[in-house]
Amino acid sequence: MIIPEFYNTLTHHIAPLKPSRPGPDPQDPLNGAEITLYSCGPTVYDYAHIGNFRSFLFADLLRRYLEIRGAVVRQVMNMTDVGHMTDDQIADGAGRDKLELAVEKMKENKKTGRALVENPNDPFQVADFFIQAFQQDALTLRLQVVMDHHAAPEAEKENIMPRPTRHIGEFISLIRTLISRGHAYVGSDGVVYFDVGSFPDYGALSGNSVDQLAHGAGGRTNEQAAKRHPADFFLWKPDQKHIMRWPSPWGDGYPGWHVECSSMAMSILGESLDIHTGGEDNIFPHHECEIAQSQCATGRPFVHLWMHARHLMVNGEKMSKSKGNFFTIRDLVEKGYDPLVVRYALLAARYRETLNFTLKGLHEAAAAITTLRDLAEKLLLAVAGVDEAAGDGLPSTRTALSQLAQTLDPADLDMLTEFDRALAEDLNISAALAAVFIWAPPLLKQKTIGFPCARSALLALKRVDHVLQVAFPPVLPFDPAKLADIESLLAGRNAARAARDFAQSDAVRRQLLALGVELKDTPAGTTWRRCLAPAVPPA
RNA sequence: GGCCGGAUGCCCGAGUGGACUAAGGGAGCGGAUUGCAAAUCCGCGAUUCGUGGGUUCGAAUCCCACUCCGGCCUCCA
Repeated sequence: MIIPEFYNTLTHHIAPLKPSRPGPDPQDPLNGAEITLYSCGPTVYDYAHIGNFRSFLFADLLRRYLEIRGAVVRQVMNMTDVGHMTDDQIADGAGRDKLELAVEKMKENKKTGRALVENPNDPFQVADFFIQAFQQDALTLRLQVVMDHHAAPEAEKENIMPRPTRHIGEFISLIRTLISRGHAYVGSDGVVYFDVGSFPDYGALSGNSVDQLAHGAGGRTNEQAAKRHPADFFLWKPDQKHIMRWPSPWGDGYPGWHVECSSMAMSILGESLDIHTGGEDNIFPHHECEIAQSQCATGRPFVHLWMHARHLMVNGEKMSKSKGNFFTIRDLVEKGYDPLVVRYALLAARYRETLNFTLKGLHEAAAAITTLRDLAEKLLLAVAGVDEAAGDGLPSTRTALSQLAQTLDPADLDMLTEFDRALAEDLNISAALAAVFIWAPPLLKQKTIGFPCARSALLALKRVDHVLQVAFPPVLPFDPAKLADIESLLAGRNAARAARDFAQSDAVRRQLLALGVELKDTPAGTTWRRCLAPAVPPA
């Protein structure tokens, strides 16, 4: 078996993944391994945008790939409900809090009659609102960790998607430990700072050195009397007036924004994690500081493999609200794109390349997904004709490929082998998809497909789709409210066709297309299905 | 200023020394089929990989220089 290799931001090298709890087979340690994975999640003072979701989907791709290789992945994704500073010119947490700004916005909304929460003065309600919105979006994109959280019993939820505001006590004890071990101190301003000088490896992840950080031309550190070193960052800031504050040995205040991930990751997953993911902007300072805090507190390596997704651009430019190229998932759904089209578009480019997101790209994604859905539909039909239970009786999609070799037709096994191999090369999704799109057309072209073949191909496609999550179910549900309109338009079109009034027939087709319905005329009659993308492609 | 990535056909995007006559997707074009339709099927498309040098029997792939683009350097996925 090929052992997957991934690029480690910390070492700057691609290296084989070595699970800390491998499976029983030394040749295939991933099969049966337990892997701990911590993914930096969203801050919840606004709707998450497609850039956020690219990074979360990259983690989802990684996780789902490890799963089809037979690993059990324990993934945690935090929901940052403590605000962070917006004007953080210096590393001490000055400036206005993002949640505070969100609260302001909510109040504005209330004035204009668009109240989103009951009490817009309550930062907890505001955070709750955006957490709900994030989870709704994430579920439509089929992020496994959020699906797990959704399905989990109440007592387990906090171990899947923890919220910092519910772990303040743990943060305080972590900070205490750091102070007692000489890695943190209370400055003359009463703020608790981490002492970067006490951790020689500070800067290893980002390629900085403590010295450079102090003198970097673009660096935003500056000398402050209260701190020992300009790069020292705060762990606890006492602030009697802050919008969110908790009691602590250093006075009422709030925790530093790096503490939450260190603390929650270690308390839920253990002191040493297999993998930690995030967006590239997290490398410095966030993950650098996490390493410092965690390793100074435990004396053990914090994370074996650091993986970071590159940012995405929109229409060749950095995404920003002022440029009007800022998209949320709900924006795109509003335009008529299926969320799974968005999933595919954000997933289909390699995570270490900058992705240029365009609406044209969404249409390309829709076309690609349609091929897979057509195949899924055909295979399910072929199997259902022989044995109703066959679709459910397949081996799990999480079965290592070596255990499926006997079950599969050679062409299907070849495709899956190539799919696995490509993803094993630092998640080369493009090459993996190429294998799928070489494999699928011959199956689609076969006029009929026998049961054993269909069953094997179905198993193969389901395994691929365990990772991709775009092909099943092949027919998407449709807004029932529109159903009557569609039926009557369809009847009218059939009448026009019977009368050979093709101009009228085509006019109705265009009407249906505008409603998000595409038609297929077959000898057996006309069938229709929901479109995955709006009818008119962008210019 | 420091550090890090990138430039492949009309677009997106694999390929990191010989099986590259450069994967795959999208758009386009020609044909079959059809209702001079949609869907589907068949076929076509980079003598070339940002520019200029070099190494090599051999370079998209290695080295040097240059041009351009992007990211980070304490808000950020």
